[in-house]
Amino acid sequence: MITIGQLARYVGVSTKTIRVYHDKGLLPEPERDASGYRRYGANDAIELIKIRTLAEAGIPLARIRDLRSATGEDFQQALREIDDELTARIRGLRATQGRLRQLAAGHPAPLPTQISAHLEHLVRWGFTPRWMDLQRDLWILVFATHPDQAIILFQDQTEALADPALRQLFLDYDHAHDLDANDPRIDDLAHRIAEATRDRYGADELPELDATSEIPALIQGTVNAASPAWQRLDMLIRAQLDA
Amino acid sequence: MITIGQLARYVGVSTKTIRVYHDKGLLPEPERDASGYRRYGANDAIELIKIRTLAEAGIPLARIRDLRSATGEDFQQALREIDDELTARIRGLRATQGRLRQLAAGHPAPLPTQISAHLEHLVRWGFTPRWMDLQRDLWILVFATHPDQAIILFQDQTEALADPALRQLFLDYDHAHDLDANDPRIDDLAHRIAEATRDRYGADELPELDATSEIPALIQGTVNAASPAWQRLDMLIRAQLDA
DNA sequence: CTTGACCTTTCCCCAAGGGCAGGGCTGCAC
DNA sequence: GTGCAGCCCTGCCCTTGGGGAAAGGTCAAG
Repeated sequence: MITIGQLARYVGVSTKTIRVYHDKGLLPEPERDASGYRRYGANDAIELIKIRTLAEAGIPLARIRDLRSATGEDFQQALREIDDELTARIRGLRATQGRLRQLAAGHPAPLPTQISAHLEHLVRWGFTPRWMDLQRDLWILVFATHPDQAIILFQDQTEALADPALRQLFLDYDHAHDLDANDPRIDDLAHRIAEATRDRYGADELPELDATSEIPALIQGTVNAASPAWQRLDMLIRAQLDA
Repeated sequence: MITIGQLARYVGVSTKTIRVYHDKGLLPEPERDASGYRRYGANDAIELIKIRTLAEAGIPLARIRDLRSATGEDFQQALREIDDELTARIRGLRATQGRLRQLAAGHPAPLPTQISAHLEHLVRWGFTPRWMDLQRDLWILVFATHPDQAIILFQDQTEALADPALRQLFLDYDHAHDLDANDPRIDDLAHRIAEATRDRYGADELPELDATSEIPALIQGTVNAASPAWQRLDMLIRAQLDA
């Protein structure tokens, strides 16, 4: 009969692991020899290998203990569940691996797919990186604070950008950043934006400002702080819409 | 700015997880508002998503912390290592899944491949299940106690079984189990076995009994206990070899 | 003004072992 | 027969990545 160390080497685990399995009732304690050493037979090796097979599948030891006293039918059923779960875990790991490679490729973070797709559209339409960052932050915060309404707002925004005329207004807003605050083109742009807004939403319901309350205001504040031209533009638009 | 709960829901983790990341220095503590609540911005969300991507790949949090202060080159290198490790883990899980299915299919335990292949050969050659169990236990114990010599002995045994004449002797040994202890065929078999042994190993070096000392003796004891015929057979063989 | 849903900190708990201390056994070499 | 290395024994604390509860402060809505 073999000692705990020999059994451990044969199966490829540590002696501590075997003792833990005894403590938790997974593997019965074997007989002791005259000096109190545990002595194992071939059967114990077989049982231990079975236990390791289950443990390596990630099954909690407590569940393995219960499984060992289950009937054949329950046991088969449990194995099927474990098999499915393993398949899912493998799929999950592959997905993680994909995200990791995106991260390595320089994509800064795997945002929710809707947002990152939106940002890629902006790139193609010629918006500046500055605008993209703003949009990214805005949508992250809106989705975080108002998950339900965010989807509606987001779809509305997507629609608006699909219209070339409206898209041009957004592009103009983006590029107005670098104008002098008193440039007359700003007054003109404010006028056109206010008009388009009224056309699209009617006179008095502006969904963005309504629904998410303080968040766009906060973003707008940051936005304005970045450029006197944007600040004046925002002021003019509000004045025209309130009138 | 959003609260810890909103950030947690957005990224899909618990608030506790975020606090743990603060404690461990993974994610910097954000500013607090007037009532002491943590307030997060869009940047924190992005950082947290990055951290989760790494954490879901199974990277220890301490390593993630270090990675965040690593240079681009080191970071890329680390990501490559992690990618390889993930690939290895996926392969490992698939292997585990295979072993699990073997277990479900009724194969009692995935023994080391050499042993299970040996046992399958025995089935094909017509040995009894009783003999197979004996062989299985014997080889498990020998491989556990004397891993180095076990391989040599095992190859020797494989060779012997490849010889039809020798194989027939083993088969006869197997079937002698059910004979009467005084059956004259036992004397005849003992004679033939002793002769074959001398032919194969020369007069005085019997590798099995030499090298692994007490183990085969122990097995032989169990074996003999199972059948008076085997007991007498063993006695006769020893007598002839010692002579 | 209360209620429920948040937030704060601190503390203990879990799995699955790893590692150490402090002691006993055994086998081999000298 | 003595020393020493390498096993074995038990008992205890340590780790990772959080979970959960306690005890209290805050906020928004009815």
